[in-house]
Amino acid sequence: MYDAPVNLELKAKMFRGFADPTRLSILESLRSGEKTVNAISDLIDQSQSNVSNHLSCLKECGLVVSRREGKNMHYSIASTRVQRLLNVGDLILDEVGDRICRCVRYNGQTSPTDFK
Amino acid sequence: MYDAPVNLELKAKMFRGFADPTRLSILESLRSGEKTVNAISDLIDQSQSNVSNHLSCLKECGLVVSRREGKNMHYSIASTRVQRLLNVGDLILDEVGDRICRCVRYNGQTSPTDFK
DNA sequence: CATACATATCATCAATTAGCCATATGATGA
DNA sequence: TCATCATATGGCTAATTGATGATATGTATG
Repeated sequence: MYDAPVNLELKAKMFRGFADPTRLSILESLRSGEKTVNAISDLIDQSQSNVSNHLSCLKECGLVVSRREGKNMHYSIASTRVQRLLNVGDLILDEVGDRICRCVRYNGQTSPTDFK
Repeated sequence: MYDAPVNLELKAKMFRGFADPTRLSILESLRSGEKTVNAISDLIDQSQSNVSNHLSCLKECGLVVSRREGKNMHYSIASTRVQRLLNVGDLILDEVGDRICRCVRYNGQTSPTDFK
């Protein structure tokens, strides 16, 4: 059950949608329902152009979908499978969160005192 | 249910374990059971030091565990939740693999002809 | 048509990341 | 103790990635 290298690259690429704090913030913010670019921008405290850029990336990857309503573009999580991935991510974080916060790779050490 | 920023950084960090082709290859190779560094190195066609480096990272994050037996260190997937994440990843890839392969971010475009 | 608002795009740059290679360390057996 | 094998570590470098800010594009309204 060891996959061909090409599929591994695709799968790794898919996971990159979740592996950046900004893109993950966007996905997490959509768990509670569809939102516009400006709403997400305000919620996660990132610039409108940054949010738009990441949403474009997530849409290209099929992780989110969009629906235009007048000037506003409403984004939402593309499927229940993506929701499930986020859920399982929470379960793993419950198990290993205390270890990950000590890891100094990827944007340095994350403060353990704020871990739930 | 929008998480605090610190937890988002932790969760994103956790997903980085899956988001690099080499680390994902290592995790995928362990789905079928525990393996040594050299066995993984041969299987995924990466240098021993590279594999060792990535295994160290995955172990620090709690995604894999190790068991020494003489000279050999045997690595395995840390929990069934990690297995589940890989499974859900497969399901999402089934849905969106054709879109991800067209995405030119992250190591350029991945050939669509090899997509299952 | 002009203006306002929402969103998308692009060039640039700084920071981050992954792999290589050499080497160090640990375990085993003669 | 030494040779061999397995694994871990560190310095260095090239490639990659994410954010910014300016600007372009799309929609709505007067």
